[in-house]
Amino acid sequence: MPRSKKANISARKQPRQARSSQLVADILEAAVRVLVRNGAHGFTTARVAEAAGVSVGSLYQYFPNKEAILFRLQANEWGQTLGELRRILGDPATAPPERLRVALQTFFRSECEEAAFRSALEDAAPLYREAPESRAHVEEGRQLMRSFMKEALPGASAKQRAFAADLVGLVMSSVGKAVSSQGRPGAEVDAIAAAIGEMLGGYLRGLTHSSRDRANRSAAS
Amino acid sequence: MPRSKKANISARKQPRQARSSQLVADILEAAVRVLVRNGAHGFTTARVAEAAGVSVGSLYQYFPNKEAILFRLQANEWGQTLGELRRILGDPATAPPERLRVALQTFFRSECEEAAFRSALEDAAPLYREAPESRAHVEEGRQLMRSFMKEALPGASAKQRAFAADLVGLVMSSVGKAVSSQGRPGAEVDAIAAAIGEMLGGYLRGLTHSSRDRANRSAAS
DNA sequence: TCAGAATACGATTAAAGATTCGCATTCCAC
DNA sequence: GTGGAATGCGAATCTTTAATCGTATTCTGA
Repeated sequence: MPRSKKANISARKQPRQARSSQLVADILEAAVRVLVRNGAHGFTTARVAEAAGVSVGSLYQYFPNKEAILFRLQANEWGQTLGELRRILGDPATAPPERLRVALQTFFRSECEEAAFRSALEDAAPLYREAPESRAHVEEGRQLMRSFMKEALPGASAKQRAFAADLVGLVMSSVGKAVSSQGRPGAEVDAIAAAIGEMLGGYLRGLTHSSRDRANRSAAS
Repeated sequence: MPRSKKANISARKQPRQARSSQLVADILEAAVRVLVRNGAHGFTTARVAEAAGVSVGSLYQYFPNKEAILFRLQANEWGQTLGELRRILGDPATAPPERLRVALQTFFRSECEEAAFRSALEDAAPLYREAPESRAHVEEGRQLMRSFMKEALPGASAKQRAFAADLVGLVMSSVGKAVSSQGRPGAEVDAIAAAIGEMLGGYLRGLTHSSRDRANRSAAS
């Protein structure tokens, strides 16, 4: 790493002409292939450029550094996932426990389908994880889960809801990562998702009951 | 990496004299410090040697390559953890659900206490994870959990037990990693461990009941 | 005390890889 | 068409780092 001064992960010129937008798209596609084939360790700018049929110089026109490419891949992935989860968890036509079940199944399936890519991206996480933009993604997910809890645990205190949201988020994401890193076959992943769903559902049900009991007790006294 | 031919991760000369054993010990201690201070990325043989007050050449007398040092750290850590878990999960004087609860609390606490070290070691995992010796550790843990399930789910089929064991192991290890990577404070970790314990306990209880029901039903017919 | 084994050293080698920079080419607004 | 902007190029630069090897030092058993 010569002459490096910690350039911002996202700042650099935007493509204006059609050919350059295409070039950026080519780079991102190639980056996925390189990551899958060569792993996080073998992910080099030279290889990405070559796989994209582009020169390194061109690559650096639109990405300030290697991390920026990885961050971009991760951001795209996360945007997609977050969108799906938002749709599922926010659907008022479905009962909250069912929403959670569907969200888990969808999430685990998508983690598993692109297992090689996801787990390589995860291996590379130390390179982009510290960027504030990346931390913001975590916060987005947390907010989503917290607002879901308002519907799933209407009787609970804000503190309880926050803890439950963090806990469910923690379990989802960490088990999801583990699933992708093991690249398990489809049927088993559904079984895992179902079991985790049962666990989380049971846990939330327990919270609902205990807060209802507490409410009843205080109403009676 | 010049002239490298994928040397075995553990093979190299053993220390015979006192000074060389001390040297190896110094290197391992220093390696922990370097890993914590500089992270997986800044973990270089030169830095480790310097922190240990030793020359690189000496380091390479006892470790075939950088990975071997990391593997050794991970192996030591895992040996310790596995020992504790074996003791807790195998204690016949305690009811299985209680054993699981204690195991979780102990495991999560230890993950959290050395959070910086554990999570840096985890970041470096891509470097040593592929070694067969490392894969063997996973298998050890799996075996432990399976034999625990013989006591926790006596009525269940072997297949059910195997799935339950893998699932519980998956949740424990993945959530454990997440906990260490977030470096949460003590009290919250206990709350998380308790909640996960509740979930897993509830899940296992569900399995017990359904297999008991099934046994009852088939006895009645 | 002495020979040979073990240990320690660290400058040196060999690469690999990130990023730059000057120049060539293409595009677009006028 | 033309001038400047945008784009594209890739050899060259500059670091970092893993790993070695010839030499110096220390130990140990006889």
